[in-house]
Amino acid sequence: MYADNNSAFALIVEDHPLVADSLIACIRGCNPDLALATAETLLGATRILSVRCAPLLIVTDLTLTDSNGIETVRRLRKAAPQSPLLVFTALEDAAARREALALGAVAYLIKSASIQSLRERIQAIVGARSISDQQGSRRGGTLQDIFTRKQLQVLEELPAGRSNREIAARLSISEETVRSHMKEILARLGVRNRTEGVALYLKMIDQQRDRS
Amino acid sequence: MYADNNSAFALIVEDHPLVADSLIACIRGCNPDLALATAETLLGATRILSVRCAPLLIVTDLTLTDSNGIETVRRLRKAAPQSPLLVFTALEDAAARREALALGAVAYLIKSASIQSLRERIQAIVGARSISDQQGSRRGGTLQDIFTRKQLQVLEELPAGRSNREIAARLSISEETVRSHMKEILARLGVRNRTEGVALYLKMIDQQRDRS
DNA sequence: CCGAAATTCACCCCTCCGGGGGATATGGCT
DNA sequence: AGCCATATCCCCCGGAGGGGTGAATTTCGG
Repeated sequence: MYADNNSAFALIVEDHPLVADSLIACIRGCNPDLALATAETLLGATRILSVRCAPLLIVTDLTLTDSNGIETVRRLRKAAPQSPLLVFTALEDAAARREALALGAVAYLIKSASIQSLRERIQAIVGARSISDQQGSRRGGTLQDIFTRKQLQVLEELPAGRSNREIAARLSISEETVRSHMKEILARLGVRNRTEGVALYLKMIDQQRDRS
Repeated sequence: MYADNNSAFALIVEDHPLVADSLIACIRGCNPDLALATAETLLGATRILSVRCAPLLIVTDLTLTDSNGIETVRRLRKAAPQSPLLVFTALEDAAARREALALGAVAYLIKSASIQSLRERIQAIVGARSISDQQGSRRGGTLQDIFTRKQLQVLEELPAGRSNREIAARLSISEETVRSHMKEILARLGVRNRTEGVALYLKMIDQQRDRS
């Protein structure tokens, strides 16, 4: 079978690009085969969680543009109760640490701490849970819930391999507009490019069909 | 879907319905038992060619919505090297004729020419090759038949949205090599880019799974 | 053993994609 | 009246993708 977009992956929630990159490198180092999804906002993270199955691991910052502190933990835990949540933040806060762990976070690490300790924590989680033990949590918003009308129209053009320009022509809108929609689509799917996007899209169509 | 992916048939690639009908009538007149497939676009044609066995005959226009001139010939020849290709176009163009024949087309006929000459050409091909002598050209079906081992390995990486560079790293080969494989894969699938490629690939996996 | 296919890699060229900024207008919800 | 999502469009830019071509090596069937 091919690498399954809706199976094993880790989620990084971090609005600082540099830190996010470090986390990506760190996780890749522990498990090169693991797919990664990133979100800069809590909103983006919950969108991803609403579409894909529960990640093997979530690493999150506490301070985001749209959420702050323990609230971030609470909402991520609610969106993905089964996923190990690792808090990775800049400031040490005894109260926040206590509450995060109370909410079920597996660890509360400070950014200034050693990379080694971070790597160990990640390894403990990603190494332990193999790709095989995936089930549960077909948490599924339907396509219609996740995307707007125009986004769905754009999505339908993807399997035909159409370029942004061709899609623009068929929908009678500007190519730039298609690009805008495409950015949002890729973000909501939590994927990096349209190839991964169309694969996930087709899979979601299948699941939606099977359920009905 | 088609009743039989592996029976003898002729392929008509023509976006003008009237002309297509004439061609259908013409081929039926030469060989009533021959199945016919039609495509309005090069894309449609290559899709058919990727799924079914090599046609006994391909008749194509040069100007299509998604391909034009000698490029049409090049891509059809690439998609079905074993099939006699008959170019049937509106405009006489010495250069195009020369190039088409150089690429292996069996004939270059003008639409304004006599129906008789067209009929003769088709008869010469369809009449000569009986339905029984089908071999060579086993592009009928399974992924394992169509692609080589390495190509299949590369294909498996596609749904994860991996870049050529990432695929190269995972397969321990050069990025340039992945590009080579990818070119051949796209050609054999008869698609224009990896987005369309992965969509068709996933569909073929589904069909193959359903059959078993 | 010979030839064809497969596998590997390289170079050029150009388009497209994707991420980063924006801006503007509309319409719904509070 | 504010606010936010949606939809539309614009610019810049680096990198990835894809076509063309060529060539060396290995593998394998006839």
